[in-house]
Amino acid sequence: MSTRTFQAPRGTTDLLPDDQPYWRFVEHVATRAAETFGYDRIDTPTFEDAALFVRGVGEATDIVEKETYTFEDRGGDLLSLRPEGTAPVCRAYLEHGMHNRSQPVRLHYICPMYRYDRPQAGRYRELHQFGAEAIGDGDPAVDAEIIELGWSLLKDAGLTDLTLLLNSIGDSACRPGYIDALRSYFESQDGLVHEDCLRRLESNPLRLLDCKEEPCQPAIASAPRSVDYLCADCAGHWSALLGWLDRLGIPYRLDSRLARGLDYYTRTVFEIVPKGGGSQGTILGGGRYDGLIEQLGGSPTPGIGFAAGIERIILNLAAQEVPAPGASGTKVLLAHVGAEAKDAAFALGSEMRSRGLSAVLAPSGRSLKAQMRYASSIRATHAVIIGERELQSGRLALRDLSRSEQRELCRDELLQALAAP
RNA sequence: GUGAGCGUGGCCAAGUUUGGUUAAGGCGCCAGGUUGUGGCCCUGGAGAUCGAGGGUUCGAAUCCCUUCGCUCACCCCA
Repeated sequence: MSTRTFQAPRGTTDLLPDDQPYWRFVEHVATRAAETFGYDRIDTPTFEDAALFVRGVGEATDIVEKETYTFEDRGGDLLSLRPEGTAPVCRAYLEHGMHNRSQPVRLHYICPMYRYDRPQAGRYRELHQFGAEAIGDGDPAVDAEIIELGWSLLKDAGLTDLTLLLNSIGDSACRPGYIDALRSYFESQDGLVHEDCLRRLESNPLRLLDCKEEPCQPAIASAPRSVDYLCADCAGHWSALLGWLDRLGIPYRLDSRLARGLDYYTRTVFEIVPKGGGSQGTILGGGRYDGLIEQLGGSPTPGIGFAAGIERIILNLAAQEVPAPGASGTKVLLAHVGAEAKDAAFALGSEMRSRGLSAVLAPSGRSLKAQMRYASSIRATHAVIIGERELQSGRLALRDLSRSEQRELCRDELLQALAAP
C-alpha cells in the first residue's frame, strides 16, 4: 500500500530551527527601528475583501491582475489573501477613524503576503514584509523620515553597500503632461522595436522606462525625465526632500527610470538595492500615495510608506556573510542512570521549568556518555547528572558544559546556582 | 504566461557521455573505544525499490517516451 507524501506548496518554505536566528534577529531589528521612529505596530487580517486591492493597488497592475490568491468563501464573499500591506493599513485607518487622531499616524507591520507568481531566487508566493506607513502629513520631511527609517533598519541589520534610488513621478496635476511627453518621445523613436514596449506605450508608458531589453536602452537613456515635468508643488516637494536627505547625510542616486508597479504612488518613489544588484535586487521599496485614502473612500489624505522583504534581507545578510546571532541563555540537560534516577530527573526538570529555566530530560535507555553527547548536540549549557551515587548522597552533579567544570550540590543549591547566571 | 537546467539514503553528492557482479564518499544519526561524563579523534552500524510511469535490452541510476517536482532566468515585485 503506497501512501502519497506531501511537500510544502510551491513558493512557500518551512523556516526550520536553523533558520530561526536570522529571522528573530531581523524582526527584532526592524521592530526596534520602528519603535525608535515612533511607528506603532498594526496587524491586519491575512485576507481582505478582494475589491480593496482592486481599488487600492490598481486594476491593471500585475499584482492584482494575475498575482492575487482570490477565492469565494462559503458565504459567497469574494476575498483575497493580502498581496501587499499598504491598502489594508489604509483601510484600517479609515475603518477605525484614525483620521481623528493627531496626524500623521505612524504605523508599522510585519506579516506574510501572498502573490501567485513563479518562484525564483528571492521571490516567493508567501513572502514576509516589514512595512511602515505615515498617514496624514504631506510634508517632505516625512518622506525623508520614512526613507531614513528604511535606510537605518537595513544598516542596523548589518547590510552594507546599499544604494538608495530615488525619483519623483509627480501627481495628478503634472503626471499626465509627462506621460504625454514620454509617449510622443517614444513614438518618435525608430530604435524602439521591443514588442512589450510597444504595448506598454499604450497601457503604461511609465513602466516602459524599466525595460531591460538591449535594443531599447538608447531610447530609454535619453527619454524625458519625470522630474523635469513636475508642477510647481511637486517640484517644491522634490527639492525639499533632497534637502532633507542631504541634511541626514543619506546618499541617494536619482533614477529617472524608477517607476514602480503599483498605481497608487505619487511624487516620491524610492528603492533600496544592494551593491551586487541582481535580478531580485530590490530589498526595500516604497513611495508616497497621496491619492490612496481618497480612492478608498476617505477624504483627501496624504500618505507615504515602504515595504521591505524579510527573505531578501536575510538573503543579503547571508550573501554578505553577516553571522546570525547565536542564542544565549541557560539550557539544562538532565542526565539519569537507572529508573529511580530518571524519576528524580523527571521531577527536577519540571521544577526547573516552573522556575523559568530551560530544562530537557535526556533520552532514556542510553549510556551516560551518549546522554552527554546529546547534551552537546542540543547546545545545552549545563548538565545535571543523577545516578545511584547522587541518589544516595542527595547531592547532584552539575556540570558547566562550556567550562567543563563540575561540582556537587544539593537540590536547592543547584536550583539557585542555575537561576543566577 | 515564456525559456533553460536539474531530480541518486535526512542533507551534500560520485557514477549517466563509452548500459553489466552486493549504487562510491562526506555530513548527520545510532552504538562502541572497559569500570557513571560531552564537544575533537578512531571503529562499527542503520538508512536508497537511483522523482514517478512506461518502453528498448539477456541486463538500465545510466538509452528513448510520458509525467510530476524543484531550481534559475524573463516578466513583475519586497
